[in-house]
Amino acid sequence: MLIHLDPTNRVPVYQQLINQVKRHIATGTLKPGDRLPAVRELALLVLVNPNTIQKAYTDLADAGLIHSRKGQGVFVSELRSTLSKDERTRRSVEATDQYITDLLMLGLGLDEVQGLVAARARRFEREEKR
Amino acid sequence: MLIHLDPTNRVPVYQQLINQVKRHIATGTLKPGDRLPAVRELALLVLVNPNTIQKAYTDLADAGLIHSRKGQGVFVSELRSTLSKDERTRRSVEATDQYITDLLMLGLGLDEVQGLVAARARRFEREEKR
Amino acid sequence: MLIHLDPTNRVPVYQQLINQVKRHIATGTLKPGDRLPAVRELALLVLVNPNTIQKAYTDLADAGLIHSRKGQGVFVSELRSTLSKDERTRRSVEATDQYITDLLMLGLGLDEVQGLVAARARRFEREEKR
Amino acid sequence: MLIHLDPTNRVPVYQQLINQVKRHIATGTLKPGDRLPAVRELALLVLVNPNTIQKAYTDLADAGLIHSRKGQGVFVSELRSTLSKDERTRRSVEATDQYITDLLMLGLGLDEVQGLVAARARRFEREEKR
DNA sequence: GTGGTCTAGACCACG
DNA sequence: GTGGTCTAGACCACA
Repeated sequence: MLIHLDPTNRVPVYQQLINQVKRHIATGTLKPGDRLPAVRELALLVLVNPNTIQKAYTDLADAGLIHSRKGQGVFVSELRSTLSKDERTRRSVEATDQYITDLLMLGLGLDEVQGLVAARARRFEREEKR
Repeated sequence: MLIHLDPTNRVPVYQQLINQVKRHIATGTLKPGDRLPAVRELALLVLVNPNTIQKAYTDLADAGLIHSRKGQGVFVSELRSTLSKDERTRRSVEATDQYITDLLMLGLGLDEVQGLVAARARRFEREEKR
Repeated sequence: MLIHLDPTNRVPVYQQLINQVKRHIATGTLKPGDRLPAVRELALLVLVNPNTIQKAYTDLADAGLIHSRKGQGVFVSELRSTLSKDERTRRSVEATDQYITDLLMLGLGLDEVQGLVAARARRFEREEKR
Repeated sequence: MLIHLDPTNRVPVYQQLINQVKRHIATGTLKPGDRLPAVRELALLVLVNPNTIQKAYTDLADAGLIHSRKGQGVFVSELRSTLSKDERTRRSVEATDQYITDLLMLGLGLDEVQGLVAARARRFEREEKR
């Protein structure tokens, strides 16, 4: 499992870790039941304070994506959406609008945005098949 | 020039202001030489702490998008690209991957994601034409 | 707003705080829009480390019960259930079974449990009316 | 004697075991003088680390509910109330208030809470009669 | 002055 | 050896 953290990045280290774990789960690189690296182990590996890892793991656990067993480690949970249908569409639309806005700000056009999504989606597809 | 700031939103008020000014410049609502509202004036208008407006204006000036002339006000500068092409690409790809991941975690499929982007993009298109 | 924390209690301090804030919201002692004490202020008041308060506030924010605005403070959010109907009933039933089991373990009978719930519910009702 | 341990559950395995032994004693499935399974035997049976079983047995012995005779095994002791009446009441009330708060936060009304308790209590009643 | 992030390091709970 | 809680204290982002 590949994790890369950049402490100079504006986005908080613990958030970077959360994002990457989510992505690994979303693409299937991490499957339910898989064990994640121990807090201290990963802290040494990526050279950040164990508390920072702990924070990310706790947040992921709160989100129901992973669960921890004291003395045993941290594991990927069975994913089960707990959100109502309305809430899911609400969040999807909000995320999409925010995403499009961000890319327009970067100077892309609407066509380019859709092209980019299509291109990256194909890459996700390939990752899933591995 | 329309400015709408939402203090409830998780993105910082000063950042919202920066984004909107950038967007106005990008879409041509604001052209080089145009005068922006004075700090205090805008603060009263949108009911925000003048420090917040000042912060946004300073950042925009640092980015070379606007400049102030003592005693005269704040003006839109001649355009020059603020980010390198590589950097723009890097950020676009990162944002896209994160966006796709988030929607996969919400339970959508890759097809649905692309459909949603297309649908919302059409809505953005209509807004631009107004 | 009354907060009482007991560091000798087995349940973590930050969890005690979460529970009490939840109760205040549930009973209406805290209403949407109300401001909570500042992190440092409350830390001094109840004599715990500010980080402990921060942790509780963060968790409550993640649960959507409160939201924070940097530089302004922490506020009670509009409550909006984000859970699906199925998930809500599932959790209700699970909580109820766990609760009944706990009280049976304490030596109460099923009649006594129902009587106790009725009695405390009446007290909640009175708190709400204030 | 039926023991079911769920390592996934957030409540510690040794605590689950304690709870179930207590419950068996409370409901009369286990009577004073009855012999409990040996540590190693039970560990194999429920697929749990023997240390965990040992920890539960030690705690139960400390609480005066069981005692071990060297070379003979572990036995249920004569019953004596382990908590003072006041302490039991205090804990019952606290658990009840927390329970009600949790269900209010889930969006249920006080009436619904009482109805739910009644419904689940009836189910507990049926289980006891078996 | 407000909340947010991170580090260093201690101690506890659990298996 | 595993994760969980808490403290002390620094520094940053924001209004």
